[in-house]
Amino acid sequence: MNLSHIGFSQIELLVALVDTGSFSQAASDIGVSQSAVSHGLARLETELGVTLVERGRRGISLTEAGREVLGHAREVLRRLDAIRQAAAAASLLASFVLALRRLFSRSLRRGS
Amino acid sequence: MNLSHIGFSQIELLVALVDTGSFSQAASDIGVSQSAVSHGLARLETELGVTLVERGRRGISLTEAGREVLGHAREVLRRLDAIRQAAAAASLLASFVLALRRLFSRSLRRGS
DNA sequence: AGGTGTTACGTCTGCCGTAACTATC
DNA sequence: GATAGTTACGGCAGACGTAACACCT
Repeated sequence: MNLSHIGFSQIELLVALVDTGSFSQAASDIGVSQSAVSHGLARLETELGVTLVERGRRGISLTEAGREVLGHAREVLRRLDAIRQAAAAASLLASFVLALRRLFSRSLRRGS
Repeated sequence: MNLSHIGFSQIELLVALVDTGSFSQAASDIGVSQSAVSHGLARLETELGVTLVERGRRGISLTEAGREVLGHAREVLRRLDAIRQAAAAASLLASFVLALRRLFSRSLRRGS
């Protein structure tokens, strides 16, 4: 109960919410129901103990806390992407090495 | 099935693993079983499609991919912390404002 | 009526602990 | 035998979808 059940999905959700300006748009952007967006944001706000998003008549707006959080949130997503890319690059490299090794040992078996 | 079931816990886990140098130490550091650490790292590696940690006789060591990922992982944790701190500060401020407002309206009711 | 977000409720996924197993010293 | 990691299995929390709700235009 103590530690963050904050998840990447909640961060993603917050960013999508701000970028699209509405719960339903954010929902279809991420590919979940708008109920999930509502749930997720509620969880995040409860977890942090602050309201992040002001639900207004014309769309939404960030609270002061929300504004502070958003920058960090974006950076988190960027880093997550960087991790995926680094991994993808490494995995690609690995398969090259493997392929080369196979070719090499085949020639060896044939006798140089 | 497509999107990241990468979680903050896995990131935290990877960092703890590198910092402590062993699965069991990382486990007690985070407060989970060493099985959970094994599970979590396995999930992360599967998800990314790369081996991150080389399990050796004397402790562990990072692969090249692992080294690249680690920096981003640390930054992610820093940002997560920053988010929590920003939220905590905002929440503290909010309760101050509330307390002041209560005091103020009490004096009003008393008449000036 | 048509759009918004919230909420109640049920389902189902997937995380993690226990414990048994393998391996290394 | 002890220490370190993996794996099979099962339970349980919690995330999310459906649907009914309230609100605003």
